[in-house]
Amino acid sequence: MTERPWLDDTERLAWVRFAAVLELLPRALDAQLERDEQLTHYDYYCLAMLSEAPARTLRMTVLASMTNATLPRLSRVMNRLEDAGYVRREPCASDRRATNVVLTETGWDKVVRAAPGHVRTVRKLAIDTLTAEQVEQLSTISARMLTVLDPDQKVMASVLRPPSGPPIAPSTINSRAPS
Amino acid sequence: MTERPWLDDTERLAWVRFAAVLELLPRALDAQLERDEQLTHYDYYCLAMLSEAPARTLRMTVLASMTNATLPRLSRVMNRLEDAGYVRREPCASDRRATNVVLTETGWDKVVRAAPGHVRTVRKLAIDTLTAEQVEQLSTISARMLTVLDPDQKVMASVLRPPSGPPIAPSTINSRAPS
DNA sequence: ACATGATTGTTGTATCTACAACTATCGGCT
DNA sequence: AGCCGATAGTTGTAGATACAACAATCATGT
Repeated sequence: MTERPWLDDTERLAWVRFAAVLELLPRALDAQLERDEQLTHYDYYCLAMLSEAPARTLRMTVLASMTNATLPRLSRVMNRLEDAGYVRREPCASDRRATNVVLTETGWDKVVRAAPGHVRTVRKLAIDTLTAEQVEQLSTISARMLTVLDPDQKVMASVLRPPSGPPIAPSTINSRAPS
Repeated sequence: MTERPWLDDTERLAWVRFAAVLELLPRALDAQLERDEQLTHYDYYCLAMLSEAPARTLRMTVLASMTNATLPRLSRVMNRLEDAGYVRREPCASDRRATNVVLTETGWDKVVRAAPGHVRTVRKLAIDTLTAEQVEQLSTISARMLTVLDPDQKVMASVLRPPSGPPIAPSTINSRAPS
């Protein structure tokens, strides 16, 4: 197995640019949400996932998978969001080890209010800088990387959800406007 | 100005995938470097930049720009790297406000030792999951996003450096193997 | 020369995350 | 029934980053 050790000029340029995006984009997303809504991007993402889930409820483990985070991290984030009144923990009847997290009405309102500004930011910093063709390319490229980063395809579970009925959430990752 | 508020299905899918990469890839890069070399990815990136700089020396402000970080962050990182013996701070003669950071011999050796494993990881998680064409696309897409994320194009300064002579560094972002 | 605003870098403080250790529950097996 | 490895979630502890406040120096204009 001959393995190319270094990056050629093309690869090097691509990586330097991409590494810069990796550094700057998450910070920019956090900055907007913390400034305007006192939420981290991760907080928002959790609330958005809950807002789209059946009964606005998800198990801790499932939510952790969907958001690509560890359980300890999610646990502390939920502590904060629970203190803020955005979510509520409920013991799971069928499995007493498990905990269900439910989005409260206050939490729903929060997501509804935060979504437009966040989507504007996502558009400004990412989507709208690209042509339609480049958006497709980014989608494909990300999917390729996820085959290694996320071998179990846990992320896709949240996308390939059956097109179930309401509630339709006004999250970033929802394509349909709340009417 | 009519502004599209939400993301359509294509955009939504692209964003969910890309957001997952944004979450997972930096963590994976950190994990490898911390496990094998007791360095964060940001530590490594700083050392790599220094290893390629003339006289292996850079001013704090310049290094902060090149690494897309704030000065406070860089300051603390340099404290750590200085304690570890990888860099040395020197007052700048021409501007007494400024501080030059110099890569020590120990630091150089560290980068040389860490580079192969890191490059392997970058290849495994990113570059080698893509076709040559997709690498080009990622490069272009990242450049587009950087027009907004980094309007002053500070990052490019580190790439468009004149093809000066040695020292050639074994950093991730260098295409030529150290011979 | 001097005053003033800008630039360079460090540090106090609060927050967030990771890793590991721990508790509680589940599920299969004998 | 009882044991035991695996799973769900929380928390102790340490480390890293952001923001703001600060000290020191520069550079410009009068």
